[in-house]
Amino acid sequence: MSFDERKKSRVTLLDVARHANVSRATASLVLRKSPLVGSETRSRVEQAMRDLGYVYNIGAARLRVERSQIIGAIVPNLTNPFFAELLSGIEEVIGETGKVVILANSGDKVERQAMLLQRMREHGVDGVILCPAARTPPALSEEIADWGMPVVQVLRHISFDMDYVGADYAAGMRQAVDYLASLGHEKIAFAAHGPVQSAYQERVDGFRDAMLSKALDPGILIQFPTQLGEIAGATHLLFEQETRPTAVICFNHLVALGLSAGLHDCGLTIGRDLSLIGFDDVADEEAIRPKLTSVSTGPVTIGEMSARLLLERIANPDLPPRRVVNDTALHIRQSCGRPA
Amino acid sequence: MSFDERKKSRVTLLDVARHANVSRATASLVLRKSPLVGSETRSRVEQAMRDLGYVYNIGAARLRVERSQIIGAIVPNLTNPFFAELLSGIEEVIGETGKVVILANSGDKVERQAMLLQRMREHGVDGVILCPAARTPPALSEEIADWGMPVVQVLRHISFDMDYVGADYAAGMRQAVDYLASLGHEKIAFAAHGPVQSAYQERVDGFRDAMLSKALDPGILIQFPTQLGEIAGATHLLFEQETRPTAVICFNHLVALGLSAGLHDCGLTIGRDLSLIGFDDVADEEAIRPKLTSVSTGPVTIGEMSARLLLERIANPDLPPRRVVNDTALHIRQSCGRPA
DNA sequence: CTCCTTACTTAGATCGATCTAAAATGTTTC
DNA sequence: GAAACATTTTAGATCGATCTAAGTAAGGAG
Repeated sequence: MSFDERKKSRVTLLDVARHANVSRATASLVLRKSPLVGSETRSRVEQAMRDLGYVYNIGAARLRVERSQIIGAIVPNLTNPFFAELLSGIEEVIGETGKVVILANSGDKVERQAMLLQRMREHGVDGVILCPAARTPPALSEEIADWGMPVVQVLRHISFDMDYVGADYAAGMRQAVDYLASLGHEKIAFAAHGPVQSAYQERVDGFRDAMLSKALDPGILIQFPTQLGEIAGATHLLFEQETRPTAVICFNHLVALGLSAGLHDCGLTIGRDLSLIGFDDVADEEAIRPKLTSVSTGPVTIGEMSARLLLERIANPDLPPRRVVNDTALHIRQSCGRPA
Repeated sequence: MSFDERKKSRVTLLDVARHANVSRATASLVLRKSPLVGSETRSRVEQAMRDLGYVYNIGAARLRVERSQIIGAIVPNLTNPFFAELLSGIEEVIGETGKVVILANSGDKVERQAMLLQRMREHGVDGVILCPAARTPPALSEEIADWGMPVVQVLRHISFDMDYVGADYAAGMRQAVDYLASLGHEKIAFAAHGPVQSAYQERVDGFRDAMLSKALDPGILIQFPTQLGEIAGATHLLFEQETRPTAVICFNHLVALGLSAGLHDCGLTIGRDLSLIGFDDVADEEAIRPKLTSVSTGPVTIGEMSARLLLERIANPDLPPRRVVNDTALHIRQSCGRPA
């Protein structure tokens, strides 16, 4: 029994079966907790597994069964804490089901994203949670449909033929604009940044619509640099507009962090000289002073919801495509006041 | 040829071979870019792959070859941007080699970490980059050695029988203490946080040694709450010590962010009323004002180095264990001044 | 014309699990 | 005691690649 075993190669189910004096098939049934095996046999096999230090080989199993227990997640930028929180939600929910998450960073590059999707197909992932890179052609959704690969779009969308989970950015903008308007602001700027994609567009459109519905001019739209480190230095852009804004709504938490620092550098007091509203409400915004009034989109929750949606999609591929939009909430803190 | 194919099942290498009028073996050689196949045959097979939309099945291949092309990464806390940057470095290097990263969050729990390691073994990962959870028993390293699984410890270590990549925390502490001492500070506090683990210990010890070598009292060691949101509110702890510090060195960027906010809330001016030094120099520290003087440990670089070390270890399992320690650098900005 | 290279090509075993269909065993019924 | 039935167990095919060892064809040397 213990002669030629444990040479150095992996312990296989056949080894376990032999050690327990049953067939490979029976050992396999024990593994899968089938009610078919007798309790005496079951415990004998389980003991054998423990004795030999057996490790289940998912890869081998997957060859027969059409389930790899692997989920892919593709995000445009890993170092952005917003996506880190998103991933944390995804990993949490996927991990609970015993599956595993393959992580990949597209760097917001369409070709790189294509390569990553290909790589994930080769690994036989059961599905992918994708935050599509900017400028992803909508045709990608048809390609993915052809592949028969379950995919949930998260935060951004390229087509509503695929599931989508995001936040109600337009509603968030309305909350921000309404609040500033209620304080008496009329000259409100939108501080944008990053490449154009659906979430960008929805925020910009949401801002414009909200402004128009208050009969305000939505014309002050300023593009800030992509890198956090450069945003503060570009703060002066705010004061080079035709009409000087009394309040600023930020595209996301990076812009909020950057402008908060930049305004301080200009010797301005946030909330008195200029009102500032953040977006996304990521944890590290908590460290800004004065405390930042901010629209929260709940990245962790969105991650969790996208994971759940993907699991449902995998279980039931014929469901019609769904669209889940998380509510936003305005957290009023200290960065806004009446216009000077 | 195109009769019974594409039923709905996956296109296999055998399909490709038939379509190109060669054997499965030849098709496999083409796949692996073997120089053995004639160029005419090669292009015929490649054309067939394109025609049929063939997707390589790594899972099947791995059954024969002992390589899954999957690397595991286990970190204690995904939402901490420090670990997000680390992961970004890991993913970058691993991704370049065509491999893929499985991500997992131990939540700093030893049992959860054990479960994740087990899951990764079942997935047949080629190796794991592990930031060990606090209180991980050193015996884990023997267990891992028994498994024959290549593992690199990152940031924290439980045993030097396994490879380790980290930063020279003690040197970083020395840089911080020396700098503050050169400004005339004598009452320097260390603001700690989080559970005790090797990196914690090295920082605390480094602080103590650096203080002693300057003939200063290293006794002011304060433990702050784990959650970023609660640190600011605990700032008062700084002023409840027997001797009131004139400068504070932070355990990591979270403490720095929290105290920076908390000191502001107390009406104190950083750099004038109290000097503050951060640790880790994560990107979001850039948004703090006054700009934070900080010791950088370079998480992205550490991630990259750990990935490279793991790849080398996989290629050559018999190498003696190595220890790679990244240099730290003190970035002098605006958060320190002479003691009041 | 045979033998030896060189350059390709391939049949069939193999990796470690699952699944199907059938066999073995034990129990009850008539 | 045979038939019918329920309960366990199993042999052998299978998933999709790789690998070994052997085969074929063409060209060159003798």
